[in-house]
Amino acid sequence: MKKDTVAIFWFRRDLRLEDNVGLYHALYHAKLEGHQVLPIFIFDKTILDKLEDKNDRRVDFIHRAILTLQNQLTEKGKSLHVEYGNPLDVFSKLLKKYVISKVYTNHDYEPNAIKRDELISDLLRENNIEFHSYKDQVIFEKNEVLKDDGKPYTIYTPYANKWRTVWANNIPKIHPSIKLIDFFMDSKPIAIPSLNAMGFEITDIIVPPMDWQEGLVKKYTDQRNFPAIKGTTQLSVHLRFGTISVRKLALDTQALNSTFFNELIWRDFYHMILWHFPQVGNGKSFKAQYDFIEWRNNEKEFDAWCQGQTGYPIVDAGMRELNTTGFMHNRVRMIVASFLTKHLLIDWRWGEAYFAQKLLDFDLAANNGGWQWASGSGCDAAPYFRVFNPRLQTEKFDKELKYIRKWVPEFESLNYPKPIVVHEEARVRVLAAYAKALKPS
DNA sequence: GGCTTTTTGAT
DNA sequence: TCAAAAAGC
Repeated sequence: MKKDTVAIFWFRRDLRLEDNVGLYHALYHAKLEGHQVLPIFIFDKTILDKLEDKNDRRVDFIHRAILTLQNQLTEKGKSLHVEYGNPLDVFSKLLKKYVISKVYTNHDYEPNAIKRDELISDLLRENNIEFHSYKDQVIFEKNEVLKDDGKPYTIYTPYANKWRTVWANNIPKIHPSIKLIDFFMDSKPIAIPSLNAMGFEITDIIVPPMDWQEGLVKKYTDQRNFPAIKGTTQLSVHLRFGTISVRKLALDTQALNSTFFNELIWRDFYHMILWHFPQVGNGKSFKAQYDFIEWRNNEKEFDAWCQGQTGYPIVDAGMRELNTTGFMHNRVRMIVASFLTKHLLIDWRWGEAYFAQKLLDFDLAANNGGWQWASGSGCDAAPYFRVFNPRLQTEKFDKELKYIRKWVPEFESLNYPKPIVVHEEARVRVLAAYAKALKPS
């Protein structure tokens, strides 16, 4: 039987048809070259096998996003080809089934993803197939925003200033990939493996809406710090999996609120940092000196933190929100991170790993950046002597105790644990430990 | 963004 | 004189 000639578009963290750069190029070239695009998604066994909790909300989210894509495609007589396995094996199999003209995808900046893409690229090169990858998940990447001396920025504010200059001269365009939907391969619907078939369970996720409210963005500066109110957009998970386009979001919100726009720049900043300094994603402090800190790493205290049983209501509320929903308000993320590293003197990597396991919107670059910021070890980090005071944070950001009452209803009763540490003592202890590690040697 | 000290400026 | 804002660690 004669094999079909196809170009492949490989979906990864860009699970949408609209304004998808790599997809646009795949379809556009298919149109020019007179063949069709086979869209694929791979449930990567090498990643999934490492997830211990079979109620993983991310896998469920991805599965739902894949089903949505499939519905959009089948309405047009097309279909997404979904595989469950090791990407290298999947491509070997596709090479047998099709004559592949080219493979298109979008960049993924995480160290493991870079290694994976190199393996795939090698396999394709052996078969004389071009592998094209595009910038899609960030606005400016890699070397697009550099200091005048050609080096990457490591401090946010000057980076953001330069970023805005680059933006002003390069306002991004929207790629109308969805308009080229005809150039997908014609296909009857192809079955998608069920979650159960891959060893996972359907979870209780509540997927936040993808359409943001203009009023919410306009009030973002004043409302974003109060965890009891819906003052943030909750778009992080959609940016993480690419179910919305960050370019479109930036273009649509740039005139509405500069604080919100800055958060998108922070996102580019941390992705840029991970690209230039991949060791931060590999367990290294950005500031090497911080790896001399003698952490206490008390496992019982770590467990109390994880379970939301520290006796500090704002900390416990945050951890319980995380455990219950897979989400935590960003103000509270900073508070619990400061508490773990400073009050309990537990290695920030433990907290980073716990967030990685629990957060629906988990993103390696942003999560690592946030944890290193809180612990003080990161680029443009909080100064190490800044120890968030949970009481003052509560007074400022949850004065009426609404957020605390929601997640820790028993906090005023006798059943609520006594504080795991005394704030003042913990503060003195951590300042001494940091000073010892950071003293000039 | 914390905490302490210093400066400012309104009475 | 005192409290709020700013500065510096």
